[in-house]
Amino acid sequence: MLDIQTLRNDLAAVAARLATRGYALDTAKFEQLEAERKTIQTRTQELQAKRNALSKQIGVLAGSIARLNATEEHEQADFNILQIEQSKAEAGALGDELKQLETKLPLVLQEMEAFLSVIPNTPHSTVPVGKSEADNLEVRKVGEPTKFSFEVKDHVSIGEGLNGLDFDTATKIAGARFSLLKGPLARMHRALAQFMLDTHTEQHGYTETYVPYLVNAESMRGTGQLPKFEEDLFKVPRQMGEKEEHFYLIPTAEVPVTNMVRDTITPLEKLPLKYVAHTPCFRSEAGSYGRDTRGMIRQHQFDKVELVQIVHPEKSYEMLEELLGHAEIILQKLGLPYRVVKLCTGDMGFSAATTYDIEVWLPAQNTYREISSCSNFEAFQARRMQARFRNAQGKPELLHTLNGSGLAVGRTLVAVLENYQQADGSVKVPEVLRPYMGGMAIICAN
RNA sequence: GGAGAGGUGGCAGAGUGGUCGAAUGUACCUGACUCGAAAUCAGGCGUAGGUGCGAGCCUACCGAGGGUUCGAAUCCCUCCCUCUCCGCCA
Repeated sequence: MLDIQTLRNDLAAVAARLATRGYALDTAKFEQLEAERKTIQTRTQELQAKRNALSKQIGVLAGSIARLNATEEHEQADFNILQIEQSKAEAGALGDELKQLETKLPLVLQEMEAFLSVIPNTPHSTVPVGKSEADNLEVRKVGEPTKFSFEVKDHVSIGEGLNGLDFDTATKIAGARFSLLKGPLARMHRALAQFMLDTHTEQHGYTETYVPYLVNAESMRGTGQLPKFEEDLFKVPRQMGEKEEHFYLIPTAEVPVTNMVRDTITPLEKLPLKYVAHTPCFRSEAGSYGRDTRGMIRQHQFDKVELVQIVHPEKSYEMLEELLGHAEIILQKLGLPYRVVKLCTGDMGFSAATTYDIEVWLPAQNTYREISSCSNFEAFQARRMQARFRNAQGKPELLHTLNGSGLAVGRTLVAVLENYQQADGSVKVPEVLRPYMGGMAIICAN
C-alpha cells in the first residue's frame, strides 16, 4: 500500500510514476473520496467531542448529588438534577446526526482503503521504464549455454525415459498441471531442496523456518495477493461460527514468512531478519491456459525454497543485491548457465519496487527461463502489515521487506535434467547433489 | 469432542457504568546527588488518525464485531485466540 500522506501531498507525481508501469491512477476519485472523508470525519469528531463533554459534565454532577444531600444542600442538589436532565436531553439531541455519521464514516474509510489497496507499488527510480518483458534489462550472463553433440531432449522425454516422471498418472490423480516423480528423480527433487536449504542456512546466515501452507485472508492482504489477485489463489472454505471464511493455499512461502512480522515492532538490534523456508506453492494459473502446457514448468503445485529478509529501510537496496547473490550461488554450484534480468516498470509484480529475475538456460527450449525472482518491496508490504521497528529515536517506523526464490525446486530439476543429459538418455548428477543422493553419480534408465 | 479459566500499555498487574488512555510495580529516557557507578529523589515515557504555521487542541483504540446507555475496559450477544484437565488422533 502506498502512503496516503504522499498521495495527499503529491498526487500528480505519484500518478506519473504509476503511469510508467501502466497503471492509471484515478486522481479524481481519490480527491473525491478524500474530500468526503474529511467532511464526515471532522464533523463526526466535532459531535463526539460535544457528547463527551456533556457526558463528563453529567458524571461530575451525578457524583456531587450524594455529597450535597449529605451536607443538607438540597436546593443545589435539586438544581444539579435539573442540569443533568438538561444535559442528557442536549446529548440525546446530537444522537441522530452522530449515529448517522458514525455509520457512514467507517464506510467511507473502507472505500478509501479499498481504493488504496489495489494501487500497485511505485517503481524505484533505477527501474528501466518499459511496457513488457521485451523491455527488461539484462544485467549479466553467467556461464555459456550448454553445448551438446547430439539432439537434445526436453525434460519430459528425459524424465519419462528414466521412468521417473509420469504426467498421465498425475493427471488421473489430480488433473492437468500436476506432476508425479518417482525413484531417483523424486530423490533428486528432494536433494535439490535440501542442498538449497543447507547452503542458505550454513553459508548465508538465514534461519530455517517451517510455516503454515494455509493462511488467512489477513496474511494474503499483508503481502499484496489480496484483494486484487484472489483468482490466482486456491481457496479452502472454513466455517467460523455462523460465517463462512476461507483459508488460502500459499502461492509462495513469501506469504507466511513475511507475515511473521505483521503487527509487530521489531527491536532495531534484531535487524536484519533473514529467513528461509522450503514449502510447496499452489497457484490456480487462471488466465494462463495454453501456456507451458507441456512438462513441469507451470504447475498448480510446486516446491520452492524462499529467502525472505526484513530490513532497515536504509539498507534494503544493499540487501537486495546480497539476496540476489545468494540465489545465484545455487545456480553456480549446480553448474547451470543463467542470466540476471532487471525487470522494467511494466513487467514488475504488484507489490515490488524493484525486481531482478534469474533465468536459467533450458537447452530444449533454446532459451533462458525464469527460475527465481528477487524483489525489494520497500515499505509497501510493511505498511499493509504494520511491520515496524523502533528507530534510534525510539519511534516506530516501517520496515522494508525483500524476498527471492532460492530457487524454484521444480524448475531447477528441469534445468538439471536438460543441462546434464547425455546421448544415451541418462543424466549426470551434479557434484554438489551427490552427497544428498547416497553418492549416486548418474541416473540411468530401468 | 467434553469440562473449566483467561485475553488490559514493552513486561507484570489493578480496575466491574461516570473527570479512566487507564492505578501500581518494573523496564526505558532526562535531571539532581556521586570522582564514577549503584542506591535514592524529581520529572518524562502507548499507537493511529484529524486539525493548526506552531505550542497545542480534538477523536479513536483495554482480543474482534455488534448491542444497551447521556456515558462502556466495566453490562448483554456473537465470534476468535490462549491456558489447564479428560477423551481421541499423525
